[in-house]
Amino acid sequence: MGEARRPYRREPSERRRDDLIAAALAVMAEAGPGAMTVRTIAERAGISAGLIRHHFRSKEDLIRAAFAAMMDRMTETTRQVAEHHPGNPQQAIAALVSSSLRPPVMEPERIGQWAGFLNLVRQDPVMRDLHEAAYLKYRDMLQAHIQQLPGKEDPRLARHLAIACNGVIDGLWLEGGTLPHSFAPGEVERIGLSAVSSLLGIDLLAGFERE
Amino acid sequence: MGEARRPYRREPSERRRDDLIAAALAVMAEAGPGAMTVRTIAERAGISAGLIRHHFRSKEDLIRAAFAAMMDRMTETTRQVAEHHPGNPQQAIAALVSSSLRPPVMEPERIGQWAGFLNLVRQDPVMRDLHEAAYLKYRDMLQAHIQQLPGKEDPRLARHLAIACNGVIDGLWLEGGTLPHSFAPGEVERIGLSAVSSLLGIDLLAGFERE
DNA sequence: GGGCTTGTTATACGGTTGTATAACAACTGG
DNA sequence: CCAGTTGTTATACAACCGTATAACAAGCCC
Repeated sequence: MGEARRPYRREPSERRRDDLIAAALAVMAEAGPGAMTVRTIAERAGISAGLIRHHFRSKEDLIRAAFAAMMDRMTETTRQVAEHHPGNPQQAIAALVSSSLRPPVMEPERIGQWAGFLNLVRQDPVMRDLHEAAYLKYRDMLQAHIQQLPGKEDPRLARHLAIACNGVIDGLWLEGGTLPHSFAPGEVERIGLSAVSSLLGIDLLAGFERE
Repeated sequence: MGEARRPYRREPSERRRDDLIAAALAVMAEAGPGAMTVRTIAERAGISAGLIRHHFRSKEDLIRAAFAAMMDRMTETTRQVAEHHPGNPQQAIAALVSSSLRPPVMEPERIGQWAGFLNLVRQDPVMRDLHEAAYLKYRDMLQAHIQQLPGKEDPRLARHLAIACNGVIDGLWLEGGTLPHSFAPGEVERIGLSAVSSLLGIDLLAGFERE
């Protein structure tokens, strides 16, 4: 009985790295940081466990790359959403709030993924820098849109408002994603639009039903 | 060379349980969920590792008890803060916002502690129920105070406002605690008071400097 | 003060972890 | 079609995990 070795295909390193990053993010989202072992991630990526350390210097290295990819994707998505409304800061902000408080952004798996990395951020300086840079980038985009609103040109005022808006978006995202069945469908999104409207003194709910 | 066994004192079970819960919370806050091993927690509590399973049925049981203790403490603290302003909903809300956005509530260790448990909440139904109950209790307290404000008596309106206020408080707590050096001292607290003022149409910053 | 209860320490055990290494085979270039 | 490179699998290893168990001793009761 010859014990057959598993057949395989050779792939370029970049492809394997991408697959491993995707697998790591999926495992984090579905099963949390406790399941982030090299064997589980490798199985998810469809390769053997030892291969991870052929494409990444260590497990920690893979996790950092996965975290960076997640943060990149989030800010890029946000940028694209707001980009659809050039020269219209009000609609850009409304689109940004709505996309943040709807699936697939506001979902239990996303919260789990984000929370799972948050622990590691606290103890790894590299990840802390990645996290801070992504947060500030997001907030700066928000502030830039707010500054385009009439009467909100003062950067200090716009900064405060951006922090507050970012806070309410994050907080609602967290509540809605953690306790999905405590809210009616679309309720969190409506509350978010209403709250940001109050903060900025505008009306983001005007064309809401039509979207 | 007789290998001396470590001397010890016998303690009532309740005392040992409390010590172990305190040790577990400290380890979670300082080193994250990755450090939550029976050996680390026991060492932190000053006892041998095996003793944990003499006072708790399993490690999971201890973690659940620690989580419940943390949530209880948080809601109890909040309740006491607001209680100092009976019949004055505006000041009660202001005190609640301020205490949430200041040390020792808004601190990196608290965020880490909370985020560490959040992962476990997603996969343990018992912890999920504890979490949901605590969240709703907190939000109901907030809603009760809001409903006492003039013009905010409608429960549906007050509910929406409570969700939004809770969101902005949570979001700012998260931002301020995660990136403490991105904000000036007291800045997050001021922004929080200002934001909740906008949401509720009142002025919580009136007597701020005097406090 | 001498047994007795039981809280406590210490050790053992199977399983899992990240990492290191050796054997193998898929593709490349000629 | 064959040698060489190297991506890949498989296995080994020390450390650590949660749990189980045995030996011990601190404090209580009579």
